Amino acid sequence: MDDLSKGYEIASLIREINSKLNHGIKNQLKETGLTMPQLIVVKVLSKNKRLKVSEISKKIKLVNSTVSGIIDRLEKQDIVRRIRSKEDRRIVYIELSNKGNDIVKKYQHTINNFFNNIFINCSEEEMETILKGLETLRKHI
Amino acid sequence: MDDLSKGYEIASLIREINSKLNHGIKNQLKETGLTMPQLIVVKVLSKNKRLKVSEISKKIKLVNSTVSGIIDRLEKQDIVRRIRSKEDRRIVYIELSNKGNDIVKKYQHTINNFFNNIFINCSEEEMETILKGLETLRKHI
DNA sequence: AAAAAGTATTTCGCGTATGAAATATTATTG
DNA sequence: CAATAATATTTCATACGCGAAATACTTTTT
Repeated sequence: MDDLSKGYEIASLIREINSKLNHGIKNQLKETGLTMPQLIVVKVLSKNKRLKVSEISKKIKLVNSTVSGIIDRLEKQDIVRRIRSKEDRRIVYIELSNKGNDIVKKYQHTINNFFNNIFINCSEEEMETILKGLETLRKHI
Repeated sequence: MDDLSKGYEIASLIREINSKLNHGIKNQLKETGLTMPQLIVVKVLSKNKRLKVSEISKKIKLVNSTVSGIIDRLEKQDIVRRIRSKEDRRIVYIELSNKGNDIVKKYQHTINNFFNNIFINCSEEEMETILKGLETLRKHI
């Protein structure tokens, strides 16, 4: 690892792990035909029926403009719908389309267990260590 | 955090931390005028004088095409130079320009301690825990 | 030495990701 | 109630990040 510092090592690892998370854990993602962020949005929609763009942003910790783009691509695939609120026409609700619901049903197991599968070989103790470490990390950033 | 799983929590934290890392620890990055990946490339160049694109890719764990893009943007700012090897004209060497060297000199401290500064409040023990956790994580992905 | 195989880099298409500006609408306030 | 402020979302410009295809060479085979 050259002569580089621990700080650098940590940052590198985060980058590397994140990249692997986004660019798919091999086949699992491919079978759903969704990317990771798309799957995450579908996942939260499957539990909430109907959400504002800003609610999705908050839940998945991305800014509105990013989420708007993800919704664009999901809408293009006919997986979600945009619905203008009638009470306040500034608000846009997002909900799963029929096709979206079918996907959720078909890949229910994959979607629900996706992240757990990644860590299936981790012991409970390892998970706790990782989590604690990451939370410490977040606090310092 | 809703009713979500530990796996999901870990993945979310990684995404969140990575995003904060890339999008800059506020002012530190801004003063250099570089983005995080650009700073990382400048950093390795400052220690190696002259590197092939593929060597940079390996060192910073990004694929060639990504590095090529980063080099494009550094070159546009006149911070690095591309130099075709005379022995083997397929090879492109990258080196810092005068301006690049000036930046390294001027922000030496920032560049060298950038990552350590992030974790300045972490104890040695915390650092080890984080590192061990991340390495475990990487193995499972 | 011409064809084929291999190597190094760039280009391309796609999908994030952000912040700032633009748009559209609703609420406030002078 | 008209000007202004506030809110919700989208659009825009910029920069990653990847894999696949293209390009440009070099080495190996035949």
